[in-house]
Amino acid sequence: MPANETAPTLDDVARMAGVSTATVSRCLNDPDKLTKDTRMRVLAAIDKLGYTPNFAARSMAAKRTFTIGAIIPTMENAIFARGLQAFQEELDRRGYTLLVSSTAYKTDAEEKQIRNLVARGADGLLVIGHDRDPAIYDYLKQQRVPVLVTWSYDKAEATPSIGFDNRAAMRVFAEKVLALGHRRIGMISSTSAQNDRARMRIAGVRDAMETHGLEPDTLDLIEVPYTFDDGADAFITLMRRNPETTIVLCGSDVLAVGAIRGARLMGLRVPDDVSITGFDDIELAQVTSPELTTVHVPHHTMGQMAAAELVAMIEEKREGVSQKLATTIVERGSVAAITKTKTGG
Amino acid sequence: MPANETAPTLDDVARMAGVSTATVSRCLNDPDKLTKDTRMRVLAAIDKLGYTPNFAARSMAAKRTFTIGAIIPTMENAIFARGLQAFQEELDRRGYTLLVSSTAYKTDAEEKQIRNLVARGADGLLVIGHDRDPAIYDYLKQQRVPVLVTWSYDKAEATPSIGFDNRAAMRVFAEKVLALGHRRIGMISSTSAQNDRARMRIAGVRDAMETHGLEPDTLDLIEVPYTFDDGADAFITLMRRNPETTIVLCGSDVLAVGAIRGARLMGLRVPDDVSITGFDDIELAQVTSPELTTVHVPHHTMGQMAAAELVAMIEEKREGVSQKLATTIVERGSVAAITKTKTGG
DNA sequence: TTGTAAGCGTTATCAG
DNA sequence: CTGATAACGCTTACAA
Repeated sequence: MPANETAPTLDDVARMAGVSTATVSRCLNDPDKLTKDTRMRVLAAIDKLGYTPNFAARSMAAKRTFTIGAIIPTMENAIFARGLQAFQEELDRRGYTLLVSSTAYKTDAEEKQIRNLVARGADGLLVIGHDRDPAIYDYLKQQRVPVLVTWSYDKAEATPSIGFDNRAAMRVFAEKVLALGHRRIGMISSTSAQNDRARMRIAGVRDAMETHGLEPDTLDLIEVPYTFDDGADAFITLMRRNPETTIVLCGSDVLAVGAIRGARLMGLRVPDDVSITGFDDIELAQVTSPELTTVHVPHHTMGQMAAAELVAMIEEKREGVSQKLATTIVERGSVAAITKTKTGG
Repeated sequence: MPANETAPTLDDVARMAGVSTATVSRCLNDPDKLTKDTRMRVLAAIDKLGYTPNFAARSMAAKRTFTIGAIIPTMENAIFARGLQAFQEELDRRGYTLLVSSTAYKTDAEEKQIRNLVARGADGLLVIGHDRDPAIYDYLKQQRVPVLVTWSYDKAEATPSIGFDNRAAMRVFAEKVLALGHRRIGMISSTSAQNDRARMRIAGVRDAMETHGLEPDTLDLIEVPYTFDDGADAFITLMRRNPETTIVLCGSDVLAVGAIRGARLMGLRVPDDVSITGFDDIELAQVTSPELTTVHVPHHTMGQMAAAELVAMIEEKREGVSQKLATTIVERGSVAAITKTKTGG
């Protein structure tokens, strides 16, 4: 009975199979280069020993890890879950492993995490949105690590992105809402500093207001973090200081669900007393009552395309090419049309 | 302008600082062993070069990665988010990094993921629940990788666990419900095969029924995956085949929220027409209307204690010691008492 | 087709 | 306190 059992190495396999370590290595990485016979022998040894290649040694020798890092703002809610899931599945299909890291929306934590992923040998990086210290992009360029931005599309940016036009998406949505007669508009957004997605969505609402002859500054905006509670609190604050508000546009479904809860706490009926909208169209949008009218984001396609593009950037050693995806409006029941002027109380 | 810039190494730093690589290494791992003067010189070089230690090389040489792997059933909903967040924070505090991997509830994918984490040099592993192929535990023991089970506590199991008694928690909860007069009980559970938590919760309900003189077999049970939609569908199936059901106990908040949606789709009022309960007490439990009566799980404490214990197992090279945490019942509004016999329609 | 051997970037032991 | 130098486990020219 071996008292000091330790993980078997290439060497052990080689010895057992009666071949050199190079052959075992080839058997793993380039099986076709071996005789069927030796291949079988090696495979048998591997199996018998329960050998698993040592990742660190492998990546050090090959200078490749087949690992891709993703940094997301939060894992706490499902906003990024579906897209990331699709990203991961596509990566898997292409032989890559995903390493996720979340910043908890602390933008200054991002740099540290990025360096960590690079130190761990990530072959490429996926990040959410464009906004970040330029030094980070410089560092990545110097390290020759490809980056792809997602959840946002902006051809003006230097970093390639696969996502959607947050501003246009929100503008179209807001225009539809305005066409329904709403004039007293409130908005709950995630903190917009260091968050181009949030900023663009706000800008989109203002664009629409302007188009409809409303002064963009009359938008009653409140910025908060990203939880249900934040949404509920913000909603209450908003309605208290501006009771004649007829609709509250939220920067995300999570905030919107929170807002609906806030309305319930205040005894307001949605959408009879006040309309509420979301953004993202995550599963959650369908569990509230009423269900959420929101902007549908093509999470799955986005994740899949991002994976394909990032892998291509790595393997073909080329610049990434940006892609703009379309969003759609999903009407569900949290929005009512305005027929006559409503007076606050 | 350096045309072929590549990541700086220990060697580069050493050269620039005019010291040996050993000194640079010490500066990173054992700064006190250096003169203040040399330390400053090295630090300056590190800073100037923007040096980051290579993870693979480091873990190969040190045979330690300060990385801990966690395998969770899903990232798609928030069930594990809070606990994992706390786990991660505590790990961080102790100088470890967390690597998460999700199986999407495909239990046969778990072994592959575990091997992967081990190959990546995880110093320890956190897994959810006890149920898995014994071969996995053997493998881990042979590889000398400490494992800790969480989300479940069972002193009868060989693997140490920090969690709660799923069966007892559910029994106590069900007893309370029965005391309210409910006799026609339905239950929606996650698939219980390979999932001791789900199985124990079901058993807990049956225990309570027995105590109250009900035949445990009359429990109308339906097992489904884990999404909102699964919960909604299951609820509808349940109520159709057994319209006189007065309460539906769900194995998780996610399923319960789905069930509430199912009730809404069927035009049933909760809790007037039918009561619905959850399990976990995640944030979601407070966004539905009515809010969910559920079993509160001490996610945060659990994650924190698990991190502390696992790190101790690694650093002190000792067996883990199990801990049972308490759960509590949170009454919110989705449960009503039964006053008279209700007849299905 | 297979083997030999030189790295890959650290850490750690042992001298000095 | 600091410096050589031998691992660590694998990949990959280069030879045979």
